[in-house]
Amino acid sequence: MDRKTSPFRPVTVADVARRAEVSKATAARVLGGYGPVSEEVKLRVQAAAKALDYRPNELARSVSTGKSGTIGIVVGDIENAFFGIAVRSISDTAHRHGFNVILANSGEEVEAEKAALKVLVGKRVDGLIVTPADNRTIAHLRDIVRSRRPLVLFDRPIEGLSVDVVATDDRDAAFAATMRLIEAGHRRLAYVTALHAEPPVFIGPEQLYTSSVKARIDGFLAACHAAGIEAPEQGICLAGGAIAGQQRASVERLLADPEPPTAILASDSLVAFEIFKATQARGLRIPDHLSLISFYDAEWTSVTTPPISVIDQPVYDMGTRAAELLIARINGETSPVRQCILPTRFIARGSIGAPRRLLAAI
Amino acid sequence: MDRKTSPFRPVTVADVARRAEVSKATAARVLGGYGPVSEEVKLRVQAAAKALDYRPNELARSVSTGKSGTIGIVVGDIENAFFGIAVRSISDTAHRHGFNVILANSGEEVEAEKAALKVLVGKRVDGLIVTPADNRTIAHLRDIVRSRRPLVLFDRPIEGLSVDVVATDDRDAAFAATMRLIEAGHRRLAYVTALHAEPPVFIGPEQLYTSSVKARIDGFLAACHAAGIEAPEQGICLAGGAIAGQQRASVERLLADPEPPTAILASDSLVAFEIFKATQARGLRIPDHLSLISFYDAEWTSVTTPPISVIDQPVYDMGTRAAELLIARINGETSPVRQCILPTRFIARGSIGAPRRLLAAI
DNA sequence: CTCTCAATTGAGACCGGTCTCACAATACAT
DNA sequence: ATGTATTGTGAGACCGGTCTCAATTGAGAG
Repeated sequence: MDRKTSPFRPVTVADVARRAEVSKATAARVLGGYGPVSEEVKLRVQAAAKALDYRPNELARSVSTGKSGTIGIVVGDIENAFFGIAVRSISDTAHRHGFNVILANSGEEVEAEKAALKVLVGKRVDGLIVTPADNRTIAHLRDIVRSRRPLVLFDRPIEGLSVDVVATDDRDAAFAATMRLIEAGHRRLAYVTALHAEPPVFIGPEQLYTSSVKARIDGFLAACHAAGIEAPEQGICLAGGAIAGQQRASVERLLADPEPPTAILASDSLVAFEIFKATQARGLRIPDHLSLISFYDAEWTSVTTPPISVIDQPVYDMGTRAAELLIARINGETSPVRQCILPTRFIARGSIGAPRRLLAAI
Repeated sequence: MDRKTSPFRPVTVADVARRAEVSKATAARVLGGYGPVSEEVKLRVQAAAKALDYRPNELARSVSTGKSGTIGIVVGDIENAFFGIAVRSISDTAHRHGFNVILANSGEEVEAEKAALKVLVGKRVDGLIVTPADNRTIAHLRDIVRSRRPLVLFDRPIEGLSVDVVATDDRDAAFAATMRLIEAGHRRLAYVTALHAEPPVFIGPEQLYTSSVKARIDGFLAACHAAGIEAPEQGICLAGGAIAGQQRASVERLLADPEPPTAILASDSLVAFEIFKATQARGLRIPDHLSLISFYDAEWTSVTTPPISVIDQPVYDMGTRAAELLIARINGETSPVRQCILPTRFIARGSIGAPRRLLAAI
């Protein structure tokens, strides 16, 4: 510890106190802005602080106050525009309330999520906003709740975990979107999601380890059943994670089927992007050969030909709400657990048409 | 300070020590993994730590070691995919080296940048990666350098500030792209950038407060001059920041000109996006009525009709390099200041054609 | 059977802040 | 003039870690 001898040793309250010829306690009162101080001494200390270019050590402050003024965010993938905006929104709101943000990426891996949580708790964040990667392993989240550290789940509720949530009405949205496809005449529908399964085949809902995915597939299947479509489960495609090429391969396989779907509902904009590119590569025209709806109003969906119909999620609002909820808890609010489910909005664009066979029959 | 009485008081080394029946110093040695400890005591302490669910307080650790294991990032706008990926890449690399990341958004405002820097320095980050918003006011960056805290500028070098930089060959890229437009026969070119100016008219390079913007405009003008184009400065459009509608209005004004440009080079994908949408709204066809090249290979540019030619910037690599450079400095590397200029790659797509009048003449 | 040395261990200072408490100085009431 | 608040200040404990240093122990050497 040669910090004392270094010429670049940061200035401390003690240094300022010495220069202002007051006690450390008094200098701390001025610089920390808490105790009563006379105007004259205040000015003297401030002058000394300025002269020495004093910068408070927030860490030391945090360890003695027990609050860090920081909130931790754990998202699945910052590269995904959905999370990008969420982070932006959370961080805007946090700053507005005087908090900072530490960001961690789980890459949708539970182990990474656990590690990230550990670090954030170690850094004594005042609260956490998490997009849980897997609702089957949540012991680490339970620990957070048990330790009374405020936690808000983002986008993905977890049944049986009593904690604040901000999400969207995934089931309803998927149901309504599927209905639109059915109303357009489609009977061979597919739902493509980024979930990983080995083998990549849908067996049953117990496989769906992300709650939002489950809710959406629920909605999709419910709509199919309501329309009397047989075995809609066969249209569910678990296209795998963001690992290079995995999704693309799944999508290509789907479209290469001798009896390919005539309409697809995509679980997120990345999957939809793969689908769109695959249709282009195969020379398929939307909506003539394939109708497409995607979750999330990504930038690109509005500029393709035709533009893609989407289920718009109010991400920015979601982030703001999550941050506000969290900060309220940090500030001591003790109301019962809240589920904040925001409505989605369907944006109809040119990507929905009648299935080809139907067109031919007319 | 009623922390001691609370039943949720976090477990400390002292608690663990008491339970393991050793001194605080010994427990700390085991938990911190530094001093020599006998195997037997080690196991006892570890068992006690586990039983109590001990979680080290990284803040306390940081204040006594003087290192926080954290690097700070200040970007202009996380919502921008360019920065999104940069953040992702930096954070990946940081984690790989055992560092965490605190994120701050400047919104391209110097004041916010200053504030963010202040907070990050307060939190004693071990190093900083910054995308400076304005190269005219850099006193706060100078302070960082002076205090010997490692700093890497990202994407935007600043002349006269002796500090590590990771950026791209903006001038060359802009020159080459402009040349392509000129070679296609264009003589009325525009360069549209997100810079804000009041009034929004290009007067001279001293106005260009972001170095990358300056370099690109330099390149653009140099190519125009080389081709003997007169008064190319008139084609420079300072379209303003991300404030709602500002860019859109500027772009619409540009296209509504009685003698509109026949080719545009866009400074980033957001501006290009506005331009693309504006052409669609006006019924202009690319590349027949307008040729378009954009900086940055944003997702959407590959799926439009036609797809947009872009200057691809190796963002992920840039982020990785910046993080590695920074971490090397944090670990004590003292080599002279490095400028890491990465090459861009031109991706030719269908958005470049001959100007219309030329076509008509054939 | 001492002596030296290395390996462990504990006591306590320290990091840079906050915060409690006792005390001095002044203001006001009696 | 005396007693009582009120205000400002300093001394020093504390937060939860790290780290220095001296003390204790046992093994091997002479």
